Amino acid sequence: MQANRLAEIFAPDFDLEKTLNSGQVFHWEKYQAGFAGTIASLSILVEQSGEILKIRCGQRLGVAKNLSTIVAHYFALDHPLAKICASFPNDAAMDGARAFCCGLRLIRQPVWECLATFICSSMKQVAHIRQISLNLRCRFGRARPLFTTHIYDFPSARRLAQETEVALRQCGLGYRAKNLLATARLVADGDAKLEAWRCLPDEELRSHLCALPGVGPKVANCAMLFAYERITAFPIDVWIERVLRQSYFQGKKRPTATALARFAGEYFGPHGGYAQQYLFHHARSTNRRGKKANLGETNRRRSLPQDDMRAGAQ
DNA sequence: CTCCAGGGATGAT
DNA sequence: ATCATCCATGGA
Repeated sequence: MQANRLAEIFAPDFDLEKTLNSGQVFHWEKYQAGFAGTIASLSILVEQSGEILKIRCGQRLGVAKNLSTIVAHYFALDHPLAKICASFPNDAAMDGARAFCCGLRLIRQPVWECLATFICSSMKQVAHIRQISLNLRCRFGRARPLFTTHIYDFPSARRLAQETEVALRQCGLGYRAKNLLATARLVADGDAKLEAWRCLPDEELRSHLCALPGVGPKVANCAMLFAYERITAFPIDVWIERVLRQSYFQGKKRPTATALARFAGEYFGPHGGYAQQYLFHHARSTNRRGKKANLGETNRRRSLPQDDMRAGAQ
């Protein structure tokens, strides 16, 4: 059945490259004219030409599943982007970010995959988060066929829970390995019911997330924004903190973390998380040292590797 | 080489 | 409640 392995989706007001390279998701890689990655455990090739997304899936889908529906949901093509952008405040920083990030959407990521990746993100550059994600997938994920090659899905909590801290450290996790393993075991044992938490109100969800090892306010907000569809969640990392201080606290003495969080929650409106992502991507793309605002993450990998993992001792 | 990265946990004020 | 320090690792 080739029929449900191919799809073309009408996707106006959408920029695939900006969406995938804005630091909300870390595993999509440039491949031919598009990007290769997984949606949950489905291997996907997606290419944008104008307002059309061309989708190829490397696997057979169950009869009940529809490729177009899955992809459209993942990329949040139903979000009313024009209204969302219009709801942002009008100021110099926001206007610049809004103009720069046209078509950038906040996608709907699988909860565990998103949470686990952001546990690995603390004090790491985006390029290295990508590498950690790739290492975890190649070592512990399941291989998914994709034409002449294959890619790996993100390992389940149960799968990671049976590993050792040393094994996780070999993926480049450093001190984060202990936290990832501990949280994986809580999820695998049913002590942290990530899916059941979907129905909780924001504050309750946040406090449950923050109780997990390696999860603080920032990582919790990322999971809420990128996986739980809590569009007001406003992660504050070093980049966003700089933007807030320079653009909204000029001349004042250094605002505390709680002052920044309170301001962000009040000022940016009902889609504050979107505003945050636009500010983040704009700042990171224009402010990066070395190259000028070039093509985001330039993938210098030419194939989809699975064997750049040396099994070095300790 | 140095500096810094989508922070969190812990212990001292 | 706020602040200081430590935590591994690798890109730039």
